[in-house]
Parts: sequence; structure tokens; C-alpha cells
Amino acid sequence: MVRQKIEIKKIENLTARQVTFSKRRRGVFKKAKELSTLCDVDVGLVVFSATGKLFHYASPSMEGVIAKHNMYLESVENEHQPLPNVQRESVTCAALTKELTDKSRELRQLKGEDLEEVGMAELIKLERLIDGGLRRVTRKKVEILMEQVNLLKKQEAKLMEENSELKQRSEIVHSSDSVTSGCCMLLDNMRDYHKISDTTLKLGLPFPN
Amino acid sequence: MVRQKIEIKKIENLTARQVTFSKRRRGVFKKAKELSTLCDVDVGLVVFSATGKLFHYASPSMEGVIAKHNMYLESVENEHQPLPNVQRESVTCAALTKELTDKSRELRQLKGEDLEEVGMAELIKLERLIDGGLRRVTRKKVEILMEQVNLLKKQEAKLMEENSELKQRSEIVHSSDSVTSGCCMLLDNMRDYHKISDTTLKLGLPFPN
DNA sequence: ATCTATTTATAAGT
DNA sequence: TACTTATAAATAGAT
Repeated sequence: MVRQKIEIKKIENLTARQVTFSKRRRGVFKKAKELSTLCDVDVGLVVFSATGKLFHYASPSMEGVIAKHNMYLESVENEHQPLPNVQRESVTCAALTKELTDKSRELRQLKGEDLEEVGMAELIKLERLIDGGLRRVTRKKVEILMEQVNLLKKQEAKLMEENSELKQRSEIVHSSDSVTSGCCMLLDNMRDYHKISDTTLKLGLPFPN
Repeated sequence: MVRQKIEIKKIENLTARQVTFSKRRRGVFKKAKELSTLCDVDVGLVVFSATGKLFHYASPSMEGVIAKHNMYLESVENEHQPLPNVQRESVTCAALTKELTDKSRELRQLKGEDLEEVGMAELIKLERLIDGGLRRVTRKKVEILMEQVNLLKKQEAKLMEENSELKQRSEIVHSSDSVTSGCCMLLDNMRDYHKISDTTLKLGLPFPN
């Protein structure tokens, strides 16, 4: 595909084949990881070299990917044959896989995805559920910010007191310079919070649970 | 990686994520097949879409690849303990359980529970995520209702036309009774929707995604 | 392993 | 979803 385009068929020269294997193997694994990361999907990739060496990648786990794959095969491929119990999943694993599928769907629907199949009554339930979640999260955020504000106020009062005391003392001792240091550390710690919250702070009325 | 280079991290926009998934999925499978063909090696690739749909490729067979993978794990990971076949299943269960635990926690947090451990930055992310979900669900609800309203309007127009035609005809034939039947069935079907949506209908401005 | 000319893959836009 | 296009990434062949 480069200096010269190649045909996609087995490379006959052993050395060339090994070199290409090394290069392309890296490429495929990179692509698989990127797909998993970018699109937030589960991926399992297994490659055996000609010498039998194993290379693999899975997200989030090879076991999970294989279990889900088997689950899928069971449900689709075997509606006729009672499943010859080769080495399929046990009942426990099947149950876990099903739970995982259900939870995943619930999660997506809470995020407002996968709504095509959902009827009006369910949509309304969903809306209420999400709205409750949003309120609780916002309330928690405000709680934390209020705490910080109160802390800051106390600190401020304390520092002002200290400040005026120091002023008085320095007036007595010699010159009348004002003192303004000592509160920087706390303010530095607060900076992160202020930076990120300015644009999204929502203050709602408190509500029961 | 093109018109503009992208960072390899989860694509937040749902539509863009789905589009990228379609494109890159093809790419990865193509690369995997090419690797298998060019280098004459065994490859197994499994991908689950966000909605749980399975995509897979294996050469020469998924069963073979998985079996070899298991054999390899047995022989390498446990040279001391040959790992009884029964235990392999417990490994799978453990992996599935972990996935389930992670999903469950995410679900609870979307519902506004389990927020004690969550920091401000995460709370803000969470709030945005939930807010997006709420908007999409509400929009979907409104979409459905609008459809129903449009359907009803058409039906109404049709019935009014029919009605006036019948009136005219009945005036010509004999008396001048008005005709009002014929639209009850459709209205009955609509009743459920109206009953449950009156209290919760939220009309927001349309928004992207 | 490194280089680089070229082919491929693909992000955005339509 | 499919097509287009500009550009980034992958990689064949050489060293």
C-alpha cells in the first residue's frame, strides 16, 4: 500500500511476512484501542503469530467480551438446537451477562440515548427519574460551594482581625505599613473550584430528597 | 486524524460518536482481515456497539481462537497451578461482576445517589451529562406528542370536510339533522397520552443533539 | 530500527 | 447513510 501497492494475499517470502506482521500487528491493536476509547465500546482482539505467540487486547476485559459473545451466539444461533454444551457459559455467567445488558441499557436511556423503543409512559417516568438525579447532583454541588464560602468568610474575618491587630502593633512599634499577606494559601486552594463553577453553577431552591 | 487531528478520548457528542464508530469499525475489521490474510495468522476480533450489537470476525474460527486463548492463559499465567477448568468460569464471573459493579455505580450517580465521594469537578461533569439526558428525553416526548397532534389535526380536517358534505347531502335528501359520529375511536386512543402528560409536559426550545 | 514516498484511513462537511 | 475532500496516519520497500 505504499512504495508500491500490494495485493492482499499471503506474503510468500517468510522474512517479508514476519516484518509485515510486526508492523501491521501494531497498527491493528492501535486502531482497536482507539475505537474502544473514542466510541466507548467493548472490544476484544486476539492474534496468534505463526509461531503460536499470543497477542491480545480487551476492553474492559477479555473474559467479559467472550462471555457476552457466547451469550449472543446462544440467543441468536441456537434457537433450533438445544445447545450441545460445548463449553458455553454456565447459568451464573449467563445471568450476570443479562444483568449487565439490562444495566447498560438503563444507563443509556438515562443519558437520553436509545429512546426509539420507549413509549410515552416510560418516557415520562424516565424524565422524572433524571430530573430527580439532576436536582440531587446540583444540590450536592451547591452544598459544597456553600461550605467553601462559609469557610472563606470565617477565614476572612479571622484574617481581618489579625490584620488590624498587626496594624495597631506596627503603628506602635515603628512605621504604618499595611499588612496583606497570609490569606494566599487558602485562596489558591479555592481557585480550582471557582474556575470551573462560574459557568455552570445552578442555584435551585432546596427540595425534599 | 484528518481535517483536524483529534485527541484519542471518548467523543462526547452522541451523533459524532456513532458516526465515528461506524467508520472506524469498518477500518479495524479491514485491518484485522488484511493482517490475517497477508501474514497467514489466526485473528479474532469482537466489538460490541453501545447498544449491545455484536460485530465479529475470526480466522479461521472464533471457537478456535477462544480455545487457543484459553489454553495459552492456562499454560502461561498458571505454570504453577494448572488451573482446574472449573476455576476458569469463576474468572469470567469475577470479570463480569466487576463490570456490573462499575455500571451500577455509574447508574446510581446519574440518579443522584452515592455522591459523598464525588469531587466538584466530577459533580459538574455529572450535572452536564444528566442535563443532556433530560433534554433528550424531554425532546423525544415532545416529538411524539407533536406527531400525535398533527395526526389529530389532519383527522379533524378530514372529518369536518366529511361532516359538511354529509350535512349538505342530508339537507338535499330530507331533514337537516347534523352528523357528529365517526371520530370517537381515534380520540379514545389518544386519551391515555393526554391523561398522563398534562402534568409533566415540558416544552423546551429545540437543541442540537 | 529508521526513512520516506505513497497509499489508506478518516474528520468534517454536505 | 453515503459521498466528498483535505489532511493525518499507516506502511512497503529500501537501507
